[in-house]
Amino acid sequence: MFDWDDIRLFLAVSRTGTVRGAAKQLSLTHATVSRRLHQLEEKLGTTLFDRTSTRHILTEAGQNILETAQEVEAGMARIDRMAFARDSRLAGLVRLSMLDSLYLAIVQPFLGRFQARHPMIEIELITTDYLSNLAQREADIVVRITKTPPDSALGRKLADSPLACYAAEGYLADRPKLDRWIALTHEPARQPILSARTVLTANSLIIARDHIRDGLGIGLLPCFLGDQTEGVTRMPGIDPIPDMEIWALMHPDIKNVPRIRSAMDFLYEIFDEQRVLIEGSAY
Amino acid sequence: MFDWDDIRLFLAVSRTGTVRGAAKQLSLTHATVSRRLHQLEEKLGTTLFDRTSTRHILTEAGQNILETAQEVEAGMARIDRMAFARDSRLAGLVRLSMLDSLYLAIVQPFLGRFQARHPMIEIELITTDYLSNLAQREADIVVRITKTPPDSALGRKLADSPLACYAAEGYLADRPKLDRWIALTHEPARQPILSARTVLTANSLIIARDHIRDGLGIGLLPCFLGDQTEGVTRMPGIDPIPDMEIWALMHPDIKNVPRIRSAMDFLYEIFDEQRVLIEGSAY
DNA sequence: ACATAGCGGTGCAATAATTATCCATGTTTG
DNA sequence: CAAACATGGATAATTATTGCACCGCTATGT
Repeated sequence: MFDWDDIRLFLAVSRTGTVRGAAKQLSLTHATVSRRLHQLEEKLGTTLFDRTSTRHILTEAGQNILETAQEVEAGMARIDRMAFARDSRLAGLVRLSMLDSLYLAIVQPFLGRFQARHPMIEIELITTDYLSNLAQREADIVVRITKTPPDSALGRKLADSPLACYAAEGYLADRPKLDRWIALTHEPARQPILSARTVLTANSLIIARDHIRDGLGIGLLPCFLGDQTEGVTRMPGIDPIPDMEIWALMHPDIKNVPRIRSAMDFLYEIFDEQRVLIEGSAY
Repeated sequence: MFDWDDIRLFLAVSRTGTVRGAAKQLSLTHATVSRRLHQLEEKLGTTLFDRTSTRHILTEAGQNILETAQEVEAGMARIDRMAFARDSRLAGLVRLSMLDSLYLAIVQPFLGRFQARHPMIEIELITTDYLSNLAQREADIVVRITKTPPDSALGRKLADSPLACYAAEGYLADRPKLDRWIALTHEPARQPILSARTVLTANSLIIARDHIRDGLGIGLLPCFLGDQTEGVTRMPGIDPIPDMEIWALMHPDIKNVPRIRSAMDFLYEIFDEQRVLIEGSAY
């Protein structure tokens, strides 16, 4: 029988399409991935990928086993979660995935309170741009800004996150025509100012915020960010757009793990306390 | 994430109950199994087994993941079979599991014909006493003497295998009282001679046959074996017992593999040719 | 047309895993 | 009750695996 662990490499290559990409995902070198992939193919007696010059493409045999390999992966992830769920200590690591801007604005100022309450729990902040996979336990808790929380995950709505239109404080006096627009990649074409030309599209809220603050244009920002930023004001006459919601999500399998529950409770608490600020209703 | 291959060790230990037994199954040393098991437990953050002095017993955590681990194992076996199913050569290995006595009596005399027909196909005979697992591909084809073929497997009935009562040729003249009985472990208490005392119970047909031939007692044998044995005759006045059937079985996933199909066809053929002999209807 | 960046494969040195062996302990057996 | 057996763990020698550097190749952009 083949080495079961090689199925993980097979999946990584099938997803990334390249041996080097898979190696990066798995924290290995491409040499190792290449060798073990060949070894797997030899053991199975079948070639799993067509090696084109640019990328690895699944052969028919590879497509055949792909679905089963994914089921196996889900099973392995389940084993991981079930073992994790038995950890009853109020100690250890909690991996929290959320936007860095949201973390900085809402969570970070009160983190000391959490640390005082649970000194043995360590928080790891994950701010990758892609959505961390709860099933694979890439993160324990994901705070996501979304309209449609997935019902496979378990969690609670923390707050609304309306968008408002911001400009640098001196901007309006200098450029009454409002012709320069800073857009968010996440918010395609939600542009209340009719005639403005988009001069920048950023996928980072922080970058967009900084550009707006520096007077390079106007644009939408979540209230929790814009209202907290020095040198930036809301555009008068434009009401906030009720838009996204902020959800804290975790996998059902780990909901009873004490440290996860503590971290969740803490999130509920601090978002509740800062609701007025987040939802921008003070203005 | 833990090494997926370690789940295989976990399953082997949970089945055998000992690290050494698992190591034997997996063709490893007990040191390797022990070390990797500890490594898995450390990665999962849970202890999987209670180490008693005699055997490893699953902890609650171990029981929790056992079922999922078995699903994962089934998936891996499926991947193995699906890859195997793509081998379109009329060459390679066919692993055949059957009783050695049946093989010697029926298959072996005609094996030359198969080899002449398919010179590149190699037959491996597996005569373990436990039933080879088709799903795990411990054997490709299992010939089983049974009353109830499992419907999860695919195959065909090759023949009936009635039992008849045999004695050494001089036996009846010497010992008209028929008081010594040679029994088969597989056939508990199927004893047509009323007053005989069981003097030997053998799990090997060959052993039982040899004892009967050597005049140590009388007993039941499948006709294919007894009728072929020099120096042994059926007891007069006792009709053969229609009893078991001989089935050739394979896993549905590999039914279209050419060399498996060839081997199956060969089995059908030679059992058909020797039906009279196997079913003992010539007497 | 040329340079560049990214790709997968290969040889070699370093590292990690596996084996073989010994040991202590507890259990079964005569 | 002693002795033989089997178990899991620990340690040194061997073996296998990995990472690194380099290679030739292709696609792409200047």
